[in-house]
Amino acid sequence: MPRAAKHQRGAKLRSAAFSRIRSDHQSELAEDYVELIADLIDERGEARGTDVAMRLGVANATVVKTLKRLQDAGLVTQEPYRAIFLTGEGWKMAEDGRRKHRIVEGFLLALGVSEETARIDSEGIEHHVSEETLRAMARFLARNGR
Amino acid sequence: MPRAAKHQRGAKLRSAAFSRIRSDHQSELAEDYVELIADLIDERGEARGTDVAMRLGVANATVVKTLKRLQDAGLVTQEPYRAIFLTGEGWKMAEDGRRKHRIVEGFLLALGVSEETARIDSEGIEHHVSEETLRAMARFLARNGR
DNA sequence: CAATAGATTTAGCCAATGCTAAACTTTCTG
DNA sequence: CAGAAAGTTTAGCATTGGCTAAATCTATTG
Repeated sequence: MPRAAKHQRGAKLRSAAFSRIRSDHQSELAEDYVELIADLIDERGEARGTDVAMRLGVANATVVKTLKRLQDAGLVTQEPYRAIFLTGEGWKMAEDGRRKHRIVEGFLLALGVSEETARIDSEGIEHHVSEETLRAMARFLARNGR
Repeated sequence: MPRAAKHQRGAKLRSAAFSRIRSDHQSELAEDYVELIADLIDERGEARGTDVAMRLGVANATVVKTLKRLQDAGLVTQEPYRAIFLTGEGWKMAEDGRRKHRIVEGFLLALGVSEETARIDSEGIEHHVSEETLRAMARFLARNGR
């Protein structure tokens, strides 16, 4: 038996937490898209592919391809050459993302970081906070927040 | 001109923050790998591919392929069929990740979340906190921490 | 109402990250 | 020390998410 087998104790216990990080990348992207689409609809009445591409900083063709997947996933609907709409499920996901975003951003501000940093960091963090942590942040916000 | 062109104001201002999220995925993976390898070396004297695969919850072949990229990036060294080592740069990245990890995990605990949640959430959050937010967390920890 | 500009889609490419199955090394053990 | 078990690598495939260039559609406007 090879050498590594002599220390095999308790290794798979931690794999759950790690693999979560990895496979969640796809749903993060989906959340970013639907959140942005929801914002665009609210801000300007409709979401166009070009606007999504510009705000995400990717090429138009990339948006088209990703929207096709989101459509298959039942999050958005779109007719060729027309604006993008969210399904019920899409709106739910967008609202959930916005809620997390609001809590995390407000929390960071209450912690004392700059607005710029709060905005940027909350974009990254929002996809990785559990409900328990969100509750803790909301609690903190209720006491120290503004 | 198509209809969408009538509201083009100020769209690209926000793209920087968004694109950061997207392209950072690769370095996140690299950080996870080197951090885990550092932990394995410290815990058991050496890091073997199988251990990395198990803890990350991926197949052996995936680890081999990723390690090849990390080797090209100058973060690890490895002879075929032998254990994995970190380069100086690899150690630096690992140490930096561990430092962030410690701060974030300790901070979450001080915020009042469970150990389990603090462990899991900090894995996800550590890649998305700026130095400014880390300082704010450390400050909080110094006052309320344990 | 035809031309054109801008938006959108298609086609085809690439790299990263995952997998399984098969081949090959290393190490332990009888 | 030969065989078997475990670890490691190779080969080949799929998906995701990115790009550019070319083709196509829509809508404005002269």
